[in-house]
Amino acid sequence: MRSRHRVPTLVDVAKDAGISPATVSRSLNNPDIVSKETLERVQTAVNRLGYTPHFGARYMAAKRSWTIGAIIPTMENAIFAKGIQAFQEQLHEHGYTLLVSSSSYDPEIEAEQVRALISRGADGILLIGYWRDEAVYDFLRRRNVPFLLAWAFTAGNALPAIGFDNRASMYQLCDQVLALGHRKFAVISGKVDGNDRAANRLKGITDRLKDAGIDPKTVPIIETAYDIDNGANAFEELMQAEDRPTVVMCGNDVLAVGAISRAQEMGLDVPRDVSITGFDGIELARIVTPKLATVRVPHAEMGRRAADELVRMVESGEAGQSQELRIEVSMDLSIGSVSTT
Amino acid sequence: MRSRHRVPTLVDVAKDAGISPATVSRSLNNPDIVSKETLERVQTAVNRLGYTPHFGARYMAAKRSWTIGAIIPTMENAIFAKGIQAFQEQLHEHGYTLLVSSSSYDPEIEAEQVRALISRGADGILLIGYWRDEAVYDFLRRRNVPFLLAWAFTAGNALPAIGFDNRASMYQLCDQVLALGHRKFAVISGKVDGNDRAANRLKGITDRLKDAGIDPKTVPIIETAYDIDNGANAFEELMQAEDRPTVVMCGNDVLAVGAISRAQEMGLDVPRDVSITGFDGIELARIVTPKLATVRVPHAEMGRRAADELVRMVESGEAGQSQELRIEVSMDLSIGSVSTT
DNA sequence: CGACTCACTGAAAGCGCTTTCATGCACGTG
DNA sequence: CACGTGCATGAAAGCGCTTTCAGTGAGTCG
Repeated sequence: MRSRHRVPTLVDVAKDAGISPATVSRSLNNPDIVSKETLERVQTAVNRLGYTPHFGARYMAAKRSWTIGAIIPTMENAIFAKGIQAFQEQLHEHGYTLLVSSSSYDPEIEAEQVRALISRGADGILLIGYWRDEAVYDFLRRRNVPFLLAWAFTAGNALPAIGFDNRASMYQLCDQVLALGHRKFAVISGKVDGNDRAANRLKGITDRLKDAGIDPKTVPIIETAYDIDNGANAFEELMQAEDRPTVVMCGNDVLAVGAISRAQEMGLDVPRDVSITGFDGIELARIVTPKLATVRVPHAEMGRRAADELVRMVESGEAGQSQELRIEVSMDLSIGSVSTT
Repeated sequence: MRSRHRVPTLVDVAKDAGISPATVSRSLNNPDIVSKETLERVQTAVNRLGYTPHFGARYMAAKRSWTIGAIIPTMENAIFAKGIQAFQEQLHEHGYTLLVSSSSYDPEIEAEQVRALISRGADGILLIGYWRDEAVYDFLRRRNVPFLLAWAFTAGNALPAIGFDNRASMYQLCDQVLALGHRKFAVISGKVDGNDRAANRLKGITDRLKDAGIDPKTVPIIETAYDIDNGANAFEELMQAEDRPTVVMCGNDVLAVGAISRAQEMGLDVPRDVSITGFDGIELARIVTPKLATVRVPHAEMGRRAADELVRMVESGEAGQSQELRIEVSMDLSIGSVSTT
C-alpha cells in the first residue's frame, strides 16, 4: 500500500527518453552542453513520469547539498523573523534552500543543531552573534564548512560577521536619552550570559553613563529572558523603588513593549511619568501606544547581505568578509524630556 | 585548502574500532543487538574521529530521512510562529527534524515547495488549510508521502486536518458582537482567493449577519493582504463613509492591530467611537491598547498535536485522523456595546 | 584529403551508508 | 555427543545520482 507506485528515478527517465542516464543528469544540471533535441526529450520524459531528483543521491554524488543552515535563538517572537525571511528569499534567488532551527538560547542545543545541520550537508551555516564554545568553531573549521555570523558586528573581530555594533548602537541611544535631560536610569536587560548582543547592549548603556559621570552601580538593572511578560514584571519591580527612574531602557523591543503595557495597567502615563526605550525596531515597536523609541536595525538588508556573502563564501571557498550595517536611532513618543532645573 | 581534512566516514570508524562497517552501523542505529563491548569501542572511535553520519548516504540506503516538511504562507508576522515552534519542538521529541518554507500565499510557490521538500526526502508534510490545486494532492498521494493539514478544520472533509472551524469560530464571534447591540458592520478581510481560512472567516460573518436579518450586501467589506499597514488603510477608508460602522470586524489580528493604530491616529476612541475585532489571539492582540477582542486559537496545542499525528502517520503508514480544536472567543476592551434605542 | 577540432553522448566507477544473508560460536538439550 | 538455538558479527549488494574518461561523427583547415 505504502509503495504501490514506484518512484521514478533518473534511470527511468533515461529509458523513457531513450538516452543514457549520464545525459539525463547533464540535461538537468548542465543544460548548455546538451543538444536542444535531447533536452526536449528529457523534458518530456520528466513530465510524463513526474520525476523529481533524489536529493540524497544527488548530494552524495555531487557533495553539494544546495542547503544553507541557520540557527537562531528563537522563533517565538519576531526579533529574527524579518531578517531570516529576507535571508531565505535571497538564498532562494541563488538556488539554495534554507534549513532553520532554533536553539532556545541554549548553547548545548545550538552545538547539537550545528552537528545536525552539517550532517544534513549544509554547505554553509549562519549563526547569531559571536559568543559560543570554541569547540563549535573548531568543529566547523575542521569540517571546512563556511559560516557567517549575523546580528552583531565588532570591529577587529576576525570572525566574519554581518551586523551592527550592539554596544555602539545602545551607546548612541543612551546619548540621546541623556540629551533629553534624563539622569535617573533603570535598565531591563536580556540575559547576558552567553549572549554577546545582550551583553554589549548593556555595556553600551553603562559605558555612556560612566562617560556622563553617572556611576552604573547606582543604576538598577534587571536581567531577564526576552519575553513580554518578563518585561512587564521587571518594569513593575523597578517602579516600586522610592526614587523612581525617569527612564527605563530595555534590552529589546519585546521587553519594552511589556514595560509599556504594564505601565498603562499601573495607571502611569508614558512618557509623562516615565520614559521607555527599546531596541530592534520590530513591527511591534511601531504599533504600540505610544510608539516606541528604539534603535532600528535594518533586518531585511542584513538578511539579504548575509545570504549573498555566505553564498559567495560557499562558492568561492574564500574567507568571509565582515560588513557593518548602519542602525538608526528613532526617538519616538515613548520618551520625553526632563527639565534639568 | 577547502578539503585539507578528510571528513571521517563510517568505514574510518570501523577501521579505528577494528570491526566491520556493518557493525558500526548497527551500533549507531540499533544498539540493542550489539554487544556492550563493541558498543564502547564504537563510541570511542566516533569521539576520537569526530564522526557524524552522512545524512545523504543514510537517507539513500535507509529510505527514511527523519525529516518532516512544513509549508506555511508567511514567516513575516507571528500568525504561524507559535504553532510552528510547538510543532518543531514536538517533532524533535520524536527524533525528527523540521524543514520549514514559506509560500508567500502563492499557490505556485507552494506547489514548488512541495516538490522541493519531497525531493529532500520529507517523510511527511504539513500544509496550512484545505484549498490548493488538486494536482498537489495527487502528487503527494502518488509519492505516498503522508500529509496533514492544519489551521483549519471542516467537518466532513476527508482530508486529514488538525485545526479549528474558521467559519464557525467567526460566526461565534459575530454572535457576541451582535449581542452587544451592534448593527452597523464593516469588515476588513484577508485575501479570500485561494485561502479557505480567510474565505471561511468572512463567510462566518456574512452567515451570521444573514441569520440576524442583515443583508451582507449592505456591509462594506474590504479585502486586503494580511499586513498592519493594509489594515490601517482599510480602516481609514471604511471610516470615510458618511454612515460610519459601529464595529469593524477584521480577518485577523494583524489587520485589527493596524485598524486600532490608525483609529488612534485619526483621533478616534476605541471602543467608544468604533469597536474593532480580530482573529487568532497572537501576542500582539494582548499588548495592543486597548486589548483586542479576538478569537483565541490554541496555536501551541495545534502544533504539538499535528506533530504527534503526522509522526504516527509516517511510522504506521495509516491514514491521518482529523481533530477539531476548541477556540475561545475573548471579548476584550476593543469592543463596546451600542445602545439599541 | 588526411588530420584535427568540436559538440555531444555513453560506460562505468564510486559517493557513504543500511540491510540481507551467511557464518561462527557458545550454549543447552535429548 | 550430535543437534538445534540464538546471539553477535562480517561480506557484499545496492540505494540514485554525478563525473571522469573515452569514444563518435560531423565539420574545418592546411
